[in-house]
Amino acid sequence: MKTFARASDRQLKAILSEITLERFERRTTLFRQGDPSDSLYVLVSGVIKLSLRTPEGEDILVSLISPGELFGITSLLPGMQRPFRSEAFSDCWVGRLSADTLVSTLLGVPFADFSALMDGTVSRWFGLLHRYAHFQGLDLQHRLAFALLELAQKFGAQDSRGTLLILQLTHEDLADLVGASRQKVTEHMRTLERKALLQREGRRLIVSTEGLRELVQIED
Amino acid sequence: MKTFARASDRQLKAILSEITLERFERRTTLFRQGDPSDSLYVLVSGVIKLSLRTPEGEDILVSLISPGELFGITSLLPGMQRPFRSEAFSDCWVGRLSADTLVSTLLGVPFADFSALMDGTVSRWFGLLHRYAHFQGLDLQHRLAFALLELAQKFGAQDSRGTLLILQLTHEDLADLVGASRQKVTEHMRTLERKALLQREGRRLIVSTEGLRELVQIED
DNA sequence: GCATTTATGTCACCTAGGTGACACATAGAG
DNA sequence: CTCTATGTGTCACCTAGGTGACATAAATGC
Repeated sequence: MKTFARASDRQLKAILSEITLERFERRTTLFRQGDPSDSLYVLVSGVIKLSLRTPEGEDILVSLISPGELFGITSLLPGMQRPFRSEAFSDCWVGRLSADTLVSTLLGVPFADFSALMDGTVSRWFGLLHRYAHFQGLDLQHRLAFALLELAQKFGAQDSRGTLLILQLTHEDLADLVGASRQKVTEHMRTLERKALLQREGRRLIVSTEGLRELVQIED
Repeated sequence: MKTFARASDRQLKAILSEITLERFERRTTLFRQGDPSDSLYVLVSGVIKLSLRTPEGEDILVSLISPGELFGITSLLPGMQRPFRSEAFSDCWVGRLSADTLVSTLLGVPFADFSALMDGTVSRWFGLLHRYAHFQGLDLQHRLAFALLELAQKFGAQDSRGTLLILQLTHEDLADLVGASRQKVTEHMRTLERKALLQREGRRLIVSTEGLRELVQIED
């Protein structure tokens, strides 16, 4: 396990002493989406399944974990909730420890410092991963709505008529972003306009975040 | 910028002195897919686009970066190549620094130690992100092939007839993994069988990694 | 061993969305 | 101010893949 490749014997011993072993029968769940991300897990034997339940009731299998892997990694980020559900895909032995112990033992650095650094760098990737996973099995209309909300949050300026995107996006760009063809994006943008969730000022967009959020059912 | 929220004045000064400012005109590229990931970037002004070019020639827009964000984060992982292409979406000012400087200044820890820890934890998420991004605009056949290759790598055991998956996967599981319906997965699995890229022994799968890799054109 | 789940295989049908092909609008460049 | 690029709007058409509805086969419990 390369995580520990550079660890000294003393460090390893310290970490091992903090790990508590637990048994999970096939199909039992270790944690649910939305739980607080307090601890970090090491899979000792068996297979763990990470998945996501969409509001529509679809199941998305994000990843299968094999023995030796660390998982529940969001515990390394400050104040995160578990983005995925984790359940035993087969009977498992799992080690659990606090992210704090791991980091402070391995690096000798306060967890909060480490965590802050992670937050500014890696956490954005989680967002992306989450988005892509969510996109699975959403139709274009909803993917577009999500994308616009995301853009509004990142590049939006408040305006009397809604949130103004300070960004010259072509429909082609949007198409590349949501994985669709340019033509269909055009069509859906028009229907969003007709629904008054969106207006245009030249080539700038003004979106109604409330409206979009409603369209998407605040599922986020 | 929360990355630096906990940094002392002295640390900030040290980091700032190591940052080199660069100007990028709209549409110029900062780095390409496959380049070595040596440095880390901070966007000062403008917008940066991260994208992925599929072998089929499609463009996938992975993310748009707004001012204040750090990007080129793979430089925090050991020996990674850039997974995405980065180009200026508008005229930009960008700060560049070495990941090593940032980490050792902010945490006071050897970069290699930090990097090793990241490797065992966070790097897997990159893999997932990469997979999902790639999946955009692949048809089911190819998504399945990719998924099987991934599984073979993680859960495969060498066998005289190919790589044996030590995993009881139902078609439903595969469907959840590749974002498709159970029925279509069944159909495509049969055609893979017919193409001899796949055989079954009861409910266990034996895949031909060479065959699948060829189907997918070693694009990986 | 039989009965009940749970998985697989295969249909026929339907729809979201891809594709090509235009006409029109707009915006920079000269 | 005009010419050319690049973006937008809208068609008609086609196909991958979703859905429901079965039949069969394999596990699992009792």
